[in-house]
Amino acid sequence: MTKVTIIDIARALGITPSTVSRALAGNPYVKESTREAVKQKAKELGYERNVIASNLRSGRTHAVGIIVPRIHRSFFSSIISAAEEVLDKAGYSLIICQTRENLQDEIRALNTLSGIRVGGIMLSHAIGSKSGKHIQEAIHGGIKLVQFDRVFEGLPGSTVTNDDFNGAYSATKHLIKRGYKRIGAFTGPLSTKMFLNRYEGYKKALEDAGIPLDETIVFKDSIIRENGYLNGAKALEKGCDAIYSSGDYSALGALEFAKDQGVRVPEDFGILGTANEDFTSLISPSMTSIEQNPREIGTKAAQALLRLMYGETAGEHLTVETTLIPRESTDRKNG
Amino acid sequence: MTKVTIIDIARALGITPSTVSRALAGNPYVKESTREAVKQKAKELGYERNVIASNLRSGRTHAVGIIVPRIHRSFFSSIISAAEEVLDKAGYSLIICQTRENLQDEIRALNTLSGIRVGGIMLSHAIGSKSGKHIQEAIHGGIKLVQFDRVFEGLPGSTVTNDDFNGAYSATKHLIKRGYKRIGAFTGPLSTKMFLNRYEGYKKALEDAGIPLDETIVFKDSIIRENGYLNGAKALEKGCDAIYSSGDYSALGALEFAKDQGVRVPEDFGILGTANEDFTSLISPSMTSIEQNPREIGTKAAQALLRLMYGETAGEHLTVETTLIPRESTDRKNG
DNA sequence: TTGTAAGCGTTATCAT
DNA sequence: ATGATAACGCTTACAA
Repeated sequence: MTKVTIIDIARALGITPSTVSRALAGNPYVKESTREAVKQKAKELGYERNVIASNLRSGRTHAVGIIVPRIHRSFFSSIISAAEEVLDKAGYSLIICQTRENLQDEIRALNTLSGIRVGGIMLSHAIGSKSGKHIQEAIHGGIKLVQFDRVFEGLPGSTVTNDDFNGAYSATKHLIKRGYKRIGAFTGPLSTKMFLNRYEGYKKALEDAGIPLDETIVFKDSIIRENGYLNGAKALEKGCDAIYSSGDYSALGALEFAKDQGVRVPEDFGILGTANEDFTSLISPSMTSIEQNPREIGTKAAQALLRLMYGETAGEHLTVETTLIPRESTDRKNG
Repeated sequence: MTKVTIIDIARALGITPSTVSRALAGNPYVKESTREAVKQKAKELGYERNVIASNLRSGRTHAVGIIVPRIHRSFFSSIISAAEEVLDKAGYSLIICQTRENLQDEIRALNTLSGIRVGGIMLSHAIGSKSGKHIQEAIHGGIKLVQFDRVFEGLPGSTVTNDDFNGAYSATKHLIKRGYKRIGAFTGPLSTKMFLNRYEGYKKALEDAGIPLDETIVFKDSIIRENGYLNGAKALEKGCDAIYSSGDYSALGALEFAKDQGVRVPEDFGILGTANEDFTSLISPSMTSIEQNPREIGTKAAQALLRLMYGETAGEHLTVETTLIPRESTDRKNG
């Protein structure tokens, strides 16, 4: 408990607390000499503004919250990291909460943040939560909302998402250009909008290249490593010479199956993943992947939130482009 | 701004705000029927306690801070994740700050948190900061401190660190058991206490096995991938048949050199890293590594901080054991 | 340009 | 078991 208050400074200088408050807050109606004296004395006494009292009085708070499924997933931690940098510069501190993909924890986090009276919340919802009703309920009271990555429609505020359609489109086009003829897909569950958008991009790329869609080589299970291994087997059996995968881990599974079977990658089988996880550049052959640019998502989300809080917008829908990172797993000459 | 206050509840019930406050705070001197009525009415009106006002009056705050070099490094994000779970259960929210390995940012983070009047701070300092003086200065005023991973001596509060000596000792012993005879080391710069402790563990294991230390195969550069590649070359040239590395990326560099030269791993050259990064299990051959158990570090740090804040201790020094994860890169029979 | 004074919503300390 | 009242430290009309 630093005991120094503006009253102490005022007393030491023979002026009133209001003047001290104004001087410190940068109010222009303060004589320069007074401001100097106040700042000088504040430093001398080791004064630190009591943010709590300040917040209570002004009704504003300089904290915002971010809610993510899991902090330690690199996609989310990169988003947090970038958002923190933006907010820090704007004088806001960032409170993080994780839901562990759990609706109850998500509701609890929303209530906690709303209780702290944060100015805004950035949220990527848990897979377990099916509609945005609980969010709607929790963010009454002027708290601004920015949804990113996984978003519900029909909620107030702004959204920031990847351009998933184009990402999948250019990925599939990349495979076609490299000469692959029969390209299967690991799409992930299409009940999630994001996965659906990617699937649409995949289909459009095939269509534009005059390749008919074959639903028997589209695998819609969860994009985990094990499913990649199993579906990689099925895809090869069905004559695929390449896979577009909506995740890196499922792509890895397919790669492992190919290696186990002595199928040559990229010569006989091309593999392309999504997320550009660290390991994609470290394994052999290294894996072509779609970079989602999470830092840009974090930056844009934070900036969008500041704009909402400053009243500069009522809501905007931003997208972040993806970037194709070509590596060895699709590196064969047109043919 | 939820406009409902305890005054509204009091008025609606014909009692005073003090009673409402007590009822809600769980004060035992409140008739059960009154408490019920208050809770009922609070829910009915959609009351939410104003944490800011509560903090101001009580002088306590239910937030703590954590300062790390980089949020998106999986070691740190796992620590944060685990700490958040502990604190959340105890009713505290966690404010994160990152220093980007930068002393100025570290000082700024300390000031921000101290300004918010957090109850405590968990800190792993930036490499750029050489002494703990700036920390000492910033955390006056009863703010509790827990240092983890990278710690300064001579500061108040508690510390949580890995048992680096034993980790390196058992790693080196593992290599010896597997029959490797001439084991080089990538130690990292010994000015950092952590690296020094590991080096000591390495030396002790050699000593216990009767193997003389050969300083010409101890490489003390920064443990990055490039140095691993270069020093891997030197180590092989000097007749090493194994490497103990204080980092996974430098170990990876050595592995890449070996593969490039057609040196067989693990048959002719054993490689062991530290940190158990994700990629170690995904590359081929998979890499033996020392798991540092970051989630346990985070859990212990948060618990230690709570104990400090509750006044249950004045400071403690906790260690977290490391775990050897044997994989293919050292998997040869005693020979 | 500075002072005065009234709170922000809660909780602690009396008293009843 | 409850009420009355002051106070936490700051900001902000309004007055001077």
